[in-house]
Amino acid sequence: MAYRRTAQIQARLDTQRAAIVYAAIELVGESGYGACSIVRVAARAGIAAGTVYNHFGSKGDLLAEVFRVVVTREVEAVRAAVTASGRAAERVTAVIETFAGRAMKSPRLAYALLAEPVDPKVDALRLEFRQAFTDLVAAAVVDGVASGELPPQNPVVTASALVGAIGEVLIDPLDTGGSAPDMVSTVITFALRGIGVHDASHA
Amino acid sequence: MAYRRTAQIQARLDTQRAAIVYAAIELVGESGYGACSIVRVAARAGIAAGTVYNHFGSKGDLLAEVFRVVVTREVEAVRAAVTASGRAAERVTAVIETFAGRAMKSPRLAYALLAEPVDPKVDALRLEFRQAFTDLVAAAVVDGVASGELPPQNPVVTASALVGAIGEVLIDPLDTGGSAPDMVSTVITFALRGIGVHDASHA
DNA sequence: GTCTATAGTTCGATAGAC
DNA sequence: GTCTATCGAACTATAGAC
Repeated sequence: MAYRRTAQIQARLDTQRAAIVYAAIELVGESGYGACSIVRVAARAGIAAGTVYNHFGSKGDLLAEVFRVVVTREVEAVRAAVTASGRAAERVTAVIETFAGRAMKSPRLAYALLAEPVDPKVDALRLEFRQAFTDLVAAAVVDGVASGELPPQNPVVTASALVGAIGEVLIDPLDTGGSAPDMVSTVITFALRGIGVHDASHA
Repeated sequence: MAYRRTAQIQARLDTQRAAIVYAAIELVGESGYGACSIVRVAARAGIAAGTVYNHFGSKGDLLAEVFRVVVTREVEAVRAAVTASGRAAERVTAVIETFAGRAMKSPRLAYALLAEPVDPKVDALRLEFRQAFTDLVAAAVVDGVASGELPPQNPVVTASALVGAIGEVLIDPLDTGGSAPDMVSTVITFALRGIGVHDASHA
């Protein structure tokens, strides 16, 4: 009878796979995608380099998995922020504070996920996940327009604009490590004015 | 006497290089970066595949040159639009109309340049050229703040937000080929409100 | 899991420039 | 006669089909 993978073996493989992804996330967080070589990932996970290919077809697949795991967390954090009931202004402010605040706590990681030139497979995921963020923001804008808090507008276009604005603003500070102290408040003011909140102060 | 490259030969090589880049731009414009294989580029330029490598070290280098050539034109078009004197509101409106209008005229090409997953070398140029656009917009915002037309704000942050917003909004329409009729006007309204223009109507 | 198709890159041979 | 640009087939890797 041929070799059959027992539940015990499968569990060990799952653990090993998780260790690989975790090691890769650490490396990306410390030094970006560029530092995330297969050899270094394997060394940190305590396995041989070739073993990585038992779990991932290519380096690009591993990097894509890193992106998926981390950014899924970020989408959920933003979802929690935007789902909270309240006025559209508060919800959009919460999105920006949540997204930017979490990014600035892990600038190297956030820069890698947001902008670092890397495998096209990661590029494709960037598009996919930006859409997820846009959907969340669009829901808040739809509600705001429906309640009359916001003037009539195309919520999808507005939400795309907000997502693009927030992402672009963060790139340079995340890359250089230094942000203007008024960065987040400037973006919030810009965003609230943009969607038509009458009093865009948010002190 | 050893062979030396004469001016005549050099001119022919320069022409050949330009033909390669032009053929590649045509292909990207018709079907995106994905359709831009070395063999197809060479065939369209009327040369053998191997000859491409006399001019470019790799496919990525060729794609990067395509990006550089086309987007340099776009930066200059936006520069012309924003340099025109006038109020900040008019200048920002002109930037959006120019950028979006030109993109929508060549949607396949614009999508490829703006967002299509492709070689990291192109990603790196995207960052570089977004900075060029941001610098142009920031200058307009600085002037608007200085003249009192716009409220005090961090012009670099605002300009980044504008550039990110415009780019993000265009991605989906360029990809699917269909845009909401109010897309551009929605972005303009969003942008003018965002920077604090009091009356953001622009009919 | 193997096989096939496709695409990037390399390289030896040829033809042409000096 | 020597050197170079070009060609195009071969090599290598990857993706998809059966």
